[in-house]
This record gives sequence, C-alpha cells and structure tokens, in this order.
Amino acid sequence: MAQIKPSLAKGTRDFSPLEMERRNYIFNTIKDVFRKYGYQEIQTPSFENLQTLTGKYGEEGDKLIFKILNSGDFISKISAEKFATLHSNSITPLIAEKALRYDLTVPFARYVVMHQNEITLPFKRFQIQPVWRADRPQRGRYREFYQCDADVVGSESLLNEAEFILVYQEALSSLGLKDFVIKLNNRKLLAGIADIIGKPELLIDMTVAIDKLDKIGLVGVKQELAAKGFSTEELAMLDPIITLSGSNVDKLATLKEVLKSSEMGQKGIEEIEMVLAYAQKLDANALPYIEVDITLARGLNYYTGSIFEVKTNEVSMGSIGGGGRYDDLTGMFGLPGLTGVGISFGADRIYDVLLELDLFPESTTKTTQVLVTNFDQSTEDYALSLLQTLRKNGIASELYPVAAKLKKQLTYADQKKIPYVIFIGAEELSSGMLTIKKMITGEQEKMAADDLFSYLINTADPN
RNA sequence: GUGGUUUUAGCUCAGUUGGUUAGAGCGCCUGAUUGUGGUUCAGGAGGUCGUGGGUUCGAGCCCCAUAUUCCACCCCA
Repeated sequence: MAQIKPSLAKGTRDFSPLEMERRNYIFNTIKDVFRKYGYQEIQTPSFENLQTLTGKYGEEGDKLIFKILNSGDFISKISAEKFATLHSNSITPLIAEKALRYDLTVPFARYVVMHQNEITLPFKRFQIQPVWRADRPQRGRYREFYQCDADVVGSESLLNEAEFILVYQEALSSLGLKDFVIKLNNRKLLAGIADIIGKPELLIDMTVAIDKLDKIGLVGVKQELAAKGFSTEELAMLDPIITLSGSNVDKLATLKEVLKSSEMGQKGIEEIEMVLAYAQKLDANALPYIEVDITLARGLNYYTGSIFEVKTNEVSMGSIGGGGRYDDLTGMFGLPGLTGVGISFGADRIYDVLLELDLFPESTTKTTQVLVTNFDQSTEDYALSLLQTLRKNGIASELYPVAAKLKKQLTYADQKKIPYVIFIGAEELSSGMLTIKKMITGEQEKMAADDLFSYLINTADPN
C-alpha cells in the first residue's frame, strides 16, 4: 500500500493529554454550573437525517452543513432524465440523506418531540458535544468544535432568561474571566423597529449598519443606510436608535419613546426589562455584565424573543457564547406551541481565550505515582507481584515493560513526572530491602516491602 | 463562498541577484557513568524544502495548479 502523508482534515485538531486536561477543566466547570441550576445531561447522535437539519439555520447556515454521502451506488437510483435537470443544490437530498449536526439546539428540539411522553415540562437539559460546520477556518473558528448548551422547553417565564445570564456570569467568572459582556436583545424589539420604519426587509441591513457605528462613525452609518435605500426622513426617525447609548435604563427609555407606536416593540422592551428585573432580584452583582444591544441580530432563524451573545474584552475573539428564545422550534417536528430558550458556550473559543490569558490552573493530573524498574527476568517476576500489590492499595503504578538500561527507565520516569521509582535488582532481591528513589530530591533509601507499602500509601497521591 | 497570507529537520525558525554538499537553537539517540533521571561535556542521526507540473545549463528561491495555515469579508461558538 502506498504511504500516505499523515495530515488532519481542514479545521480539525488532535487533543494531547495536557490539552485534554484543560478542555475537561472547562467542560467540568460549565457542567457544574448547569447542574447547579437544575439542568440534566443528554446526548444525541453525531449525525441526523438531513431533513431534520435543513431550513433551520437560514440560507447561509444550510450551506455550512456537512452532508454525508449515501452508501452504495446512489447514482444509479437517479434516472437519466432527472439527472440532466439537476444542479448541485437539488441533487443533494438525493445523494445525501444524513448530515453531521450543526448545533445542539435543533437536535434537542427533535429529541423533545420524540420523547415528549417521557419528559415533564418544563424540561431543562444540558448537552456537551461536538458540532460541525463546513466553514472556512480562522482564529477561533474550527470545522469541528464543542458546544456546551443548556436549554429549557415548556416555560415562557423570563426567569429562565435571567437565570441563563447568571449561568454565563457564574461559569465564565469561575473560569477566571473578568472583563466580559453578556449582550441582550429581543427579536420583538427588532420587529418593532421594522414596524416603525415600515421596511421590515431592510431590518437586517439596518442592524448591520448600526453595528458599525464604532468603526465608521455616525456619518458612515447614515451613508451606508442611505445606500441601502433609507430616505432622509426615515434616517431622521432612526436617529435616536442609531445613536442609542448610555446605561441599559437610558437605552430602554429612549426605545420606549421611539417605539411607542409599535405594540410589538413595546412587548420587546417589556421583556428585556423583565429579564433585567429578575436578574437583579437573583443577584444584583450580575447586572454590570449585561448590556442591552439592539445591533445584536444573530443569524439563527428560529429565535423569536430574547437573544444573547457573550464577548470577552480581554482578548480579540468572536463571541464565546450565544443563545435565545425560540417559540416554535418543535412545531417543525409536529409539536406546536412549545416555547424554548437556551444558551451555548463555545468551549474551543473559551479554551483559546484562557490559554492566551494564561488562566488555566497548574496541571493537576495525577500521573503514575510509582515506577518499578525492570532489570532482568528473575527480578521481573518479583516485581510483578509487587506491582499488583501497589495497585491493589490504590497506588497508580507501572513496571517498565522491558529490561532496559536504568538510565532509560529513569529518563522515562522523569519525563512522565513519576515521583517514585522502586529499584528491584539482584542486590534488592537477595537482601529483601528494596530501594526507593524520590525523583524530586534525588534521595533514595532502602526499606522492606511491607514498610514500602505503608510509606507509599501514606505519602503517594492515590489516583 | 470572495480576497490576501503561510508552508524548509520532531518543534521554533534562518536561507543573499537563481549557482558546489540546505543551516541554527531546542528536542531526540549514543557515550563520558555495564545500577541512577533532571545539570555539564563529547559525538551522532534526522530534510522527496507542502504536493504536482513548468521555465532554466542549474530552482528552497521564478511561473502555473492544488492542498494547508493564518488574516480580512460573509457568517458564526
């Protein structure tokens, strides 16, 4: 067989022991907070029926779904006439029936519908699994990455939203992040803005343009909006929205005034106020992290109410979390009238941020505690029983698997940071006194096997 | 998907206008030490220069294609 140069698929990574330890640190921290707020873990398959996923993420999102080619001779199942009329888009459902999951929310909606008789509402679940996107990789953007999602379905209370803000605040603070902002917006408020300008189709263009205020300034924003088709009068009407600033309370007061003719807009403002009120009652310390931001649109099609996004100000990185409320995601799977709201942590981005800020705790992984040396066949037999006795006493131990030079065995212990090495050679065998070497100090002493056990049980770290 | 960028030893990187045998540091292996690691000293191995074409007497260097990395859009975690 021809040799193949080893390489990773674009946008994927291996995780070595140290990286896994750090990744698990992130996962465990987030999990602990999820559990504390009453969420239970589930998992769903890596791939779903393509139908389950398509049409949920918008046009751009659909393009980024990794499709799985059907098995077998799928071409022969398409008639020649039909084949001639096909283009790459319309052929996809014919040759790919499955696809890798794009996020955890849609599979969760599917799960809820399929398990509706087993679950009691409100159902609070969390899920930590990889998702895949056929995007072009970049800093903080991978084609395979882990999301940590918490969602609750069957409760329209805005307390859920407020609790999610606290989950964000608590988890990120536990991870050592200090300067981050949880952005809060509401689709109803955006709809209200669309109401008053009477051009709902330009809503997206508008939020995108307003979002650039820092970069291109008020004049630039207005130019861009004019280019998109806004009249001078409309721009005047939008002025207070474009220049919206100040505290959350200030912003909401301005919006209330501007959107007073829009029922939908008022509803959006009320919802934001309610979320903030709940958050304050739960923990007023969380309030400074919350920023009402009307430019937060979020592409995901299914959001209908609150929208969240989390960014850190400590390093340059896209959002490290996002979420929102979806009123009818399960409706697409035949269970209408069930509202849900959820958030997601981008574990891989959080990893990159923590690494850059040097916020990972010192390695705490328990490695092997004792290495038993291997001199030759006769000593190996004795060493084997000693080895297993150590293990039965809960001490992580290993025997060097072949009789090698002591130098080599010690180098191995050194590199693996094994704190104790037990020498069993001819000398030890005949005297019955084993030599134990403490690698950190280099000192060594002789003791009988029984004394050695009690010594190690008392001093070595169990695993 | 659009535009740009990167790729040379296990790792991080030098490499002149296109000119003999492509270098360094770290790491690795061997020895100084046949029962002693982390320090030191001596020696050694390791490269189809991302891949495939092309130009040239001659290509790591120039041209084309392709993969990959990172960056800016788009979008997103």
